[in-house]
Amino acid sequence: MDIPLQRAPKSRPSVSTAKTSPAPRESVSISAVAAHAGVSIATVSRVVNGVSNKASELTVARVRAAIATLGYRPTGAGRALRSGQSRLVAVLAANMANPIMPAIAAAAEVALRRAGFVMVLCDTHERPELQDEYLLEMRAQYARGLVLLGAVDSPVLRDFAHAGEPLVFVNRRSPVAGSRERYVGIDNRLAGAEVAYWMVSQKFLALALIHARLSSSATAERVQGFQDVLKEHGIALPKSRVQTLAGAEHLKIGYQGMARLLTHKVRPHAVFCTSDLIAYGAQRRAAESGLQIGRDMVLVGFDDSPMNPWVAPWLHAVRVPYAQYGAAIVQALNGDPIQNIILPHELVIRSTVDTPA
Amino acid sequence: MDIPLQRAPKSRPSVSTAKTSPAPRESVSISAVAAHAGVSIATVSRVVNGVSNKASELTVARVRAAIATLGYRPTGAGRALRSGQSRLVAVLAANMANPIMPAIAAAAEVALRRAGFVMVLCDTHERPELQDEYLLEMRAQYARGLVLLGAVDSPVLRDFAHAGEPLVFVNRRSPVAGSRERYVGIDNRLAGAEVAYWMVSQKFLALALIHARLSSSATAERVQGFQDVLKEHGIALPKSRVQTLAGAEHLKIGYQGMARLLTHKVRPHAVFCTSDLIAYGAQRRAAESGLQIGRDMVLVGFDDSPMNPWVAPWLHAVRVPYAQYGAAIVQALNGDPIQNIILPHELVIRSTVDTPA
DNA sequence: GAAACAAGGGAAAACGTTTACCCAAAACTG
DNA sequence: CAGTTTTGGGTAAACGTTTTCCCTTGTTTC
Repeated sequence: MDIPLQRAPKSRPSVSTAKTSPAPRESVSISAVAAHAGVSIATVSRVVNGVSNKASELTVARVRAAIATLGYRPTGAGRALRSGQSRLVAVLAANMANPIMPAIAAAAEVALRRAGFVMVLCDTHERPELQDEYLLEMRAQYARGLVLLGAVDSPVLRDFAHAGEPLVFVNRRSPVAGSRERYVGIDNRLAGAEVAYWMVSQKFLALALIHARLSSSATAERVQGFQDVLKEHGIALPKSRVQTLAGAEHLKIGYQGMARLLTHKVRPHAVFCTSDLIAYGAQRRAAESGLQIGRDMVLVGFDDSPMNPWVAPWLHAVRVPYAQYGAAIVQALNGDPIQNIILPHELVIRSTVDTPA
Repeated sequence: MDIPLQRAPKSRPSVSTAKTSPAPRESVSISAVAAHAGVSIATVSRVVNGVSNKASELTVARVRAAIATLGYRPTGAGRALRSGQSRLVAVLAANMANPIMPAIAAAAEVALRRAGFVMVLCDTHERPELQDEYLLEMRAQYARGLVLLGAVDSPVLRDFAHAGEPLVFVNRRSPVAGSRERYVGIDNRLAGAEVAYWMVSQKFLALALIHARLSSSATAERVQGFQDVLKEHGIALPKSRVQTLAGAEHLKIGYQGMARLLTHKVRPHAVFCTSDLIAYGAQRRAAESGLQIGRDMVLVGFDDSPMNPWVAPWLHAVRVPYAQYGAAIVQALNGDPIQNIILPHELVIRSTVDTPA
């Protein structure tokens, strides 16, 4: 077989080529390693996978040497096909335009990689059909886990939930009624309540709320907690001081919401925004009316993006520990199928004279 | 073979089980479809892949019906193994903390999906070892393309470049000397020059520059273009007005850079920052000294994040068309191995009456 | 009406793994 | 020392595709 093939089909990593070129390149398979080490492919596989009771020290050493020499790395496809599972973990983000999504994705990526997984990131744009498409595609890729960063209700999601696929819901609970799943997030209700408590304790004259779509459980719970506490304290929150905007992006919700709030006689003195982005938008509109946040009005956001101290030092916010989400997601994936991981949040009140690092 | 296996290995989607359970679930393979349609798996494969000259209308219809009924979708692993190529395209981002990375990633994801690919997102944290690890892993996954969003020099990258792996460099050119590769980006040199031209035309009294690491070709070219034009106009740019900070994140580079600029007698009136983040940091420091951007000083950033009008309306910036990057990346992947795609940028000057908060 | 050809479709190999099963030799047991 | 267990490791099947041959049936051509 020393006759050169007239047209090598794809790559010929056969051992015979090893002596011709010093750096073989051209993906090297397990059989090449086996030949190089003088053992069977089964042995190589066992060494690679650390099956300890089936190989002598010497053999292991020889195989390892061969692996290092040839630069072997097991092919994902072969493994996946055989074992019905890959190292891929799909992360389906609802909306990458919101900076918290990449923040969570980045944290997840690090943690997943540390746990030996590879993250696949998809953007569902909050659209059920796209979410379904991705769910199916990822199962076809033998994904080891499906992480939903803000799930929307969809047919395939229901199927998967009932079929016991390895779903992890992050930030937003499963929209599928009745099915309790893995969940990673904070106690949104409590956080909303804490914002209300703080506002009450500060004795602001008029309170207001600008929130995103209530179909997201996270938003709904924040709003609920906030309103419950106000009711509890006998503080009225009239409809005119609760603003939202269906189907818009958060920045616009905030901008429009503040615009409407400012049309009324009594200007609110403290506004709870259910996301930082909403707060940014609200601030913009307030500034356009000559109002200064921190002096004329207080804004409380949600998420507390790491960039807040730099671009929005005037913004108080509930800090969500997104950096910890990564580890939690891995834990949820590996752990019990029904498992809630509730991480601690923190209400960050910035002194208005406060300056960043 | 009607005897039930004592322990079904993983899943038995054999046709015989179809009559027992109405909804088979348990991933359905090509052979199930073939059985259901009464054809061979070869025919199913041909229908799925649109090999038109090998199937009659009738057969195609029957197969399609079977596919729809069973909810079949070809498994990635099988395909990859057989064809040596997967639908995966890896995107290796240097640093997800910079919001432009997720912005590009999001655009890439949409375009890749439209082209039939699946994006895998990795974060190299600007570390060569991590980049190498990902490169190797992704090749082991038969990735169809490797998109480097800010590459760093590394041994495996050199290997891949010389071996002709399908690399696409985005924003930052290949750090491997001598090897011309696929590149997607803007004309950074020209953009830097345009900033200089504008500043000259505005007759600002003193100019300054705060830049990131010059090891990034993007930054180096921006700086080069800027300085060349100033030199051309006989305008001095002393060392004290060129600031940087090795190994720091952009926000801090900006903050520190501005701090140093303000220690000198002559306060600069226009500062070019090679990224928006740097500008944010610079603004922060300026604000701490009571300076107001737009009134006391002009800042020009780079990237022009979509959030700028909301959180940094005081910032002029070179707008990079990140939304167009997705399509360009796909084009680069499918196109010629040596191909530069230079997209148009735009210097966005915001009217200064748009006062900041 | 035979020969050539086109169209439709099946059988089987191959891709790179993992693992159940088998087997030889060496190490223990009584 | 015969029998049993342990140790080390090889053989081959299976995973789900795609694709190369091959074969069967019409259909055309002289």
